Amino acid sequence: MTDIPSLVELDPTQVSSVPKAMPARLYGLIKHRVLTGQLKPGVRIIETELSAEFSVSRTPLREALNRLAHEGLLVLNPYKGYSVTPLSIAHFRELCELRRILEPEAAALAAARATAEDIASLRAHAVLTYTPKNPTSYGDYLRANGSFHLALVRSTRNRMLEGMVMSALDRHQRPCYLGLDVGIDGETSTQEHFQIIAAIETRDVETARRLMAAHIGNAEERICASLRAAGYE
Amino acid sequence: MTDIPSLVELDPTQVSSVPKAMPARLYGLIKHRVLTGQLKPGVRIIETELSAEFSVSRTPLREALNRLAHEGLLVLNPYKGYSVTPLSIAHFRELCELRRILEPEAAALAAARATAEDIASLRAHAVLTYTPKNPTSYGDYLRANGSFHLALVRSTRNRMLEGMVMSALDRHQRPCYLGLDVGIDGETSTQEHFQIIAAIETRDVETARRLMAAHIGNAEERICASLRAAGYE
DNA sequence: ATCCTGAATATTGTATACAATGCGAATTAT
DNA sequence: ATAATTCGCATTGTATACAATATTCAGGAT
Repeated sequence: MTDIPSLVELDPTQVSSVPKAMPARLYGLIKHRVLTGQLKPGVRIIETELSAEFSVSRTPLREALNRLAHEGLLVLNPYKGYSVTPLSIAHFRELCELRRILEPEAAALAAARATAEDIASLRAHAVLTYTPKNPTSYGDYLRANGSFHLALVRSTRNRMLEGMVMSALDRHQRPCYLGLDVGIDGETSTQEHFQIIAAIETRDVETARRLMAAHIGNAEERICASLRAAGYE
Repeated sequence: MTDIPSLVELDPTQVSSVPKAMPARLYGLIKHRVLTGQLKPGVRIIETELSAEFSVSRTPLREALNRLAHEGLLVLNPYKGYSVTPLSIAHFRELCELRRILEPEAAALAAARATAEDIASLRAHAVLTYTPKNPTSYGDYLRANGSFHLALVRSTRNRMLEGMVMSALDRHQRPCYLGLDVGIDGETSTQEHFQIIAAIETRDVETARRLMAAHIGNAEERICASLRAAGYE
């Protein structure tokens, strides 16, 4: 698809790779707010407010909102405007089912195709550190996790698959920010990442597929539990 | 994702379900032209031409173009405008790989979840007729085929998966129109469809998955051959 | 003749103005 | 007092005007 900023590149405090095209920049800024929960599910978007805040006209802003809607982060009601897509456990499970379709197969393809550079990149992004008391640490954790999964799908050399996984990862991130009490366990996830890398390195297609499915399933259950605890249904 | 017209609903000559929102209508009209090859790969889109032809301003038109670009049917170069996404056999194979990831799993889920109504709907869309001399027959064939695959993914009850398969099916359709000499065999495809339905009906998850993968693979080889014959690489 | 240069033109990107629709508050009738 | 209705305002949808950038073609230098 059209190259879209995702995950790592999304923190607006990080100056890295700010798109020069205005709609793309606005897209990234607003996407960040939606994913981090700064713009909460169900909230209506007033175009003039945002356009004033960013000092642009509604024209490029609407282009950005349009893309976000197409990606499923916003919904558009005719003559009522955009609002942040509501979040439910059912929708989250749907999303996880999608990831369990895409990413295990991506892992299998990676096991067949990954180069030495790819595997090095995977290692570089596999470690997840999380220090409970630090508030920024949680965001770092999520971004690092996204980077690993993104590096993995990149090594499949299928850009369309890459785009779909990216989109799914982004939407997966939002519940993590909202259901704050997720029992994060960096140790376990890191271990699972390295097991997947090992399978890819030994070209063990079947094991890579199986491990990735389990990895996603584990996260799903943890996150759903914390969403329930946070009152979502 | 946001509900998007696809395949069956796309023929502008059929009055059925014309969206009242202008951008959505334009989206459908232009998409139809791209998919049918009326707008050929690589050609540049001049906004004023289209806006004049449809008697609308550039504003809603650009919104439609924006969506098409996000979906991968158009590409946008800054200050150079939109153009129809080029087509290559490599890209088509990438797309087929994506379908072979999504749809066999969709068939497996359908085997687990399809209701009696779902299966009836599958049967209603399974038959593909093709009378070689009739030019409109080919479009009908393609739409009918899309309807079957769409009905199948709908019975998974996963809207996100449905959206992705829909997008993949649409893009799959374009090469079919361009590489015209595709050795269409309605008989064989129809038979394969009914075999898949049988597997779903008997809840044979594994067979449904396998048959769908083979079904997509068969189409891939036929179409790639005819693309090569048409000079694409 | 060819290649470079540059002005004129065409096209996209953005801002603003206007039209259409939805929402709410005030007002009136019961 | 309450409910319904209408008027006014807020917001989105569309059209147009303007700015920024690219493309093209003419003209001249080598």
